[in-house]
Amino acid sequence: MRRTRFDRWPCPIARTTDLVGDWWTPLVMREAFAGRRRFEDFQRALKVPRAVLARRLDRLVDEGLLKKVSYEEHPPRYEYRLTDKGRAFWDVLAAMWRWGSDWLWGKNGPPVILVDNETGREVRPLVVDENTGIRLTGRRLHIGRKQDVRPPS
Amino acid sequence: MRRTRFDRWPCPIARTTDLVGDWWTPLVMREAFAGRRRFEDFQRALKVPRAVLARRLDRLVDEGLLKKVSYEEHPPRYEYRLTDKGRAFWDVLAAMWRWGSDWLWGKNGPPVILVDNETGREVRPLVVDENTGIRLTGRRLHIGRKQDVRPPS
DNA sequence: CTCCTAAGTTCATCTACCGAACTACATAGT
DNA sequence: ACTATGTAGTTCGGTAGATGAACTTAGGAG
Repeated sequence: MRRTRFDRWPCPIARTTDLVGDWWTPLVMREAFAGRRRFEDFQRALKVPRAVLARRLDRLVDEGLLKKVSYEEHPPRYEYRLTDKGRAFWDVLAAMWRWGSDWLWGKNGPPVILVDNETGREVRPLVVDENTGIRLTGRRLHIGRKQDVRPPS
Repeated sequence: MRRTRFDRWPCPIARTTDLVGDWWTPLVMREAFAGRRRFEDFQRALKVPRAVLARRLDRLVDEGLLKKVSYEEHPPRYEYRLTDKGRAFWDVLAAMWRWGSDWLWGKNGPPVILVDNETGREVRPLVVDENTGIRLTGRRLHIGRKQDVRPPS
């Protein structure tokens, strides 16, 4: 039996889970943000089984997070580059980064941090409400049907 | 062969992937935030295979995102409640929500939205830098070793 | 002619997910 | 006493997907 698919469920978390729930996929995206583009780069960096990597890259291209770009004619070779949709996915990785840093390490935290290229300072991702700038908490929120909510101002 | 584990990798994204990469797990957490506490509640809401749900709940308890609380003595019954660590995980789901809403639907967006319990308004999660309040983008960042970065101010 | 790189594919093995059925324990009804 | 219902799982046969290793295809370098 096929693993239950969430990609047509009417919930953004479910559909996103269908992607990040594929083993290795968030790490492939992490490597894409780290500048990797070629099959062998991804494979060497992650030690991911080659068959799995091929399937993940294919899917990420299908879903539009990566695009396949030719970089050589003879023999034909392609590399994988982030699209706008793929770059937007950074937010999800950043939230995972922050939560993992805060909760999956001992008191010293992880040995790596996110650094701003321009200022050289550490960056700490935080999830806020776009309108109010206030930090989100699950307790203050619920999931509602769109038509039940009054439009913003 | 066991599926490659990421939970000891020295990267917060990898360790978090080890959790969210378990099929169904983000949806179980979504339901926890929606107020579900009991096995049957989760099972009915998600239609998840019971054996899988049992394993996911066990793992989430092991990892400290949920805690098992007795609510009845005869017969012994337990419910699953969010811990602080579990509540903090909301940020990850919120980022998934936002990206899924923005990129996995047609022009009308998903039929559901996040609503603030107090104001009744829609909430749109956004990932920013905690220090500067500026929206994050993957392009401006890199991953660095902690000791290479000058401390903040 | 042999070795090397790149980007995969193929293969056998094993894990984990699938739906359905079953168990265990208590209560309520007839 | 027997049956039905509710809750929280466990067990089971079948199958999709992950794993590591070897293989393929195409070209370039020594």
